[in-house]
Amino acid sequence: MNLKELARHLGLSQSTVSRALNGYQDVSTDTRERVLAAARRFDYSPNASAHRLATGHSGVIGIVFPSDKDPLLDPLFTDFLSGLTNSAARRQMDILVSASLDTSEASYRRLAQRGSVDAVVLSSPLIEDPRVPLLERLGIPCVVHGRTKSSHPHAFLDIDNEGAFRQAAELLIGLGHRWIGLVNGDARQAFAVDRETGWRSALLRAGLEAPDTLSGSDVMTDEAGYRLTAGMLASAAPPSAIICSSIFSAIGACRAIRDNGLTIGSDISVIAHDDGISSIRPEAHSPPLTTTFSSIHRAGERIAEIAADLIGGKSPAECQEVWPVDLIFRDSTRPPRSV
Amino acid sequence: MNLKELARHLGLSQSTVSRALNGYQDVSTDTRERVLAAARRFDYSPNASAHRLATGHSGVIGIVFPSDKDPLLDPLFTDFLSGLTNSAARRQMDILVSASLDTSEASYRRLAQRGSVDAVVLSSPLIEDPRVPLLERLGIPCVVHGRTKSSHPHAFLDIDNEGAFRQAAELLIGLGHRWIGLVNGDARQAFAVDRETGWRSALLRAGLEAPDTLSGSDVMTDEAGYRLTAGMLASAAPPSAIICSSIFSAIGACRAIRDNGLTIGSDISVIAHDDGISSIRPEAHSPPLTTTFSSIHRAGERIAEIAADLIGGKSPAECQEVWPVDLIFRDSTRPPRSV
DNA sequence: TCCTTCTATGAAAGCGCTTTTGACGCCTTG
DNA sequence: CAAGGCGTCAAAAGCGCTTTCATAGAAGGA
Repeated sequence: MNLKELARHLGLSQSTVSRALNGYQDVSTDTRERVLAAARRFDYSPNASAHRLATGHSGVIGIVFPSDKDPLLDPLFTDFLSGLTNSAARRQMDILVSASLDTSEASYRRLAQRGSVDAVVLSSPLIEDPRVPLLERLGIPCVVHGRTKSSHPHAFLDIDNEGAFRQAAELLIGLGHRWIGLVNGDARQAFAVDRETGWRSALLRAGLEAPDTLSGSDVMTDEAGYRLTAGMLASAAPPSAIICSSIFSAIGACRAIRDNGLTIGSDISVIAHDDGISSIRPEAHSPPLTTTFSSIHRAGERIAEIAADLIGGKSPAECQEVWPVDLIFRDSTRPPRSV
Repeated sequence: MNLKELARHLGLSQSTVSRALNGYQDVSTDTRERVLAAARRFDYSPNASAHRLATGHSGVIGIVFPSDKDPLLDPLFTDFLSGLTNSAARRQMDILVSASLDTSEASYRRLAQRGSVDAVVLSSPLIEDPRVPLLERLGIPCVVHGRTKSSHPHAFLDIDNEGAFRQAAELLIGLGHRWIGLVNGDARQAFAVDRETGWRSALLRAGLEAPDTLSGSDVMTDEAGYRLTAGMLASAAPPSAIICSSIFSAIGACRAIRDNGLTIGSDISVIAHDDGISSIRPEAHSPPLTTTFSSIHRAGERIAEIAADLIGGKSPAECQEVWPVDLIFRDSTRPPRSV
């Protein structure tokens, strides 16, 4: 059953049926209802390919990643993706998850040329990310999860990383901590810079030192968290508190702390950033972890909306959001032993 | 840059250019090379929508799931999906992950009507799954991950669940166990039936009893694994060994065992089915778990290939595979205490 | 030399939809 | 009563590709 047949059945022209289905005004209420009833009866919905070709819109939001690291294996990413797809589905849009077999530039070029996506979302932006200007040249709207440090305006949804980590550090300082470590994510990524800035500014503002030995950067995995924390604990002046950039690093950090014969909370305080992924809950940890919290799932949902706005013609400069982050106090933060 | 412009640039007709690009034989080697060179130079690739409309193929494999449970949050599913997308990408196909907002029947109807997918993969099949005949009526090729018990032939890739669980039980029997519990998945699912059959047949063949009290079914989560195991341990005749249908149930089962003051291996043997997901490794467990192993990631990869075969016209009856399952002996299985 | 058979190419007809354009009847208005 | 406006629909021109069919010229056989 296609439009032509449906029109013939109704004794109407294709154009009238099409406009009736698409909610145009210049069709009488009477015929509109007849059309809608027939469409329902015959279980008609328009052919996706034809619709796309005619409108020039693919109805697809793309997300590209290097093929060497599959993000579907990363719970953070899948939680984000889950929000993205659900929200996109509500707007009749699909998500195209594409592994770039060659360079990511070539992948974007191909997507653009083929017209397979209306917009793309860009994850894990670098400080200066070449993908943003590339996509602009290619004419594909793009929304960044996070944000670059570039002056070039682009659509983004970011959380207040700097504020969150400043608050976390301030909480620890308020409890009496003077020597606070940071187990951060990959230093090339924009968010990691912001978090370090927040941490450092709280310490300096309180007249404390923020030496590089107290700040480590690496991927946000259990192993890296363990390694960085173990390194700090083994140093001449181990920290009395540690702030971790992810729940995974925090798990590693906690392991390192325990392996050093120390107790989390009473010996060493721990704060972790929690993206709210469903598989790991910081309140179920023992002891329950104090966290800076922002749901990455909800970010995914919102980013699909922003992408839709962008496709609808909204300018990137109007599509910039920074979400506040909650600081949730639990049992892993206490005053330092010495106080 | 589209086909028309490219053809104009070359002083050729669209049809010739199209045929050159698509590798038809009736175009001279000379022009073919000119065309390919120009396409490369102008970074041309055909518009996806137009191509789809013209060929009638969408180049998309669909996978539908109920919107109430988001499978993207399930590591088993994402690992499968990861294999599926990678393998599909190699064949220039995309995966459409679609949440069915209403009934799954309506979703499939819509996909069919819109022509948005060339084939679908069907996960978690029930014993008699209505989706299989539905898709057949709709004319959408479909490949099942697992298989139904229906006599109706359909394309599938399954693992030898029955054999795997029989072997697992036989291993335990060989070690001297006489009272072996089964912590199974949802009893409505086809694979759970096969696993129970395997477990039961090994016991009966060895002249042992296989009462219902030793076999529990539920979702394959940590919590359910804990509950079922705790129930068995609290019974008048607790098992000396337990076989779990997933690594998640096994984690719960181990917790229950420890909470009962028992030691895994020496007090109670444990075997788990391991789908090889990247986030949880049974060999890193303490003690390392004996497993029946089959990579769900590789199943995903293979299923994309089968879907491609189906689209290419292969008959469903020719597309049926049952993979053997490895039994990997580790430290969680030992002879029972009493022996 | 003429007729047939290939070979390489072009013209054109779709694929199923959207959207522009224009026609027709009816109602208003001066 | 003629001119214009409005509401309702049909016709037709794309969107960018594939594919069938036709055609020109080259090659081959008699």
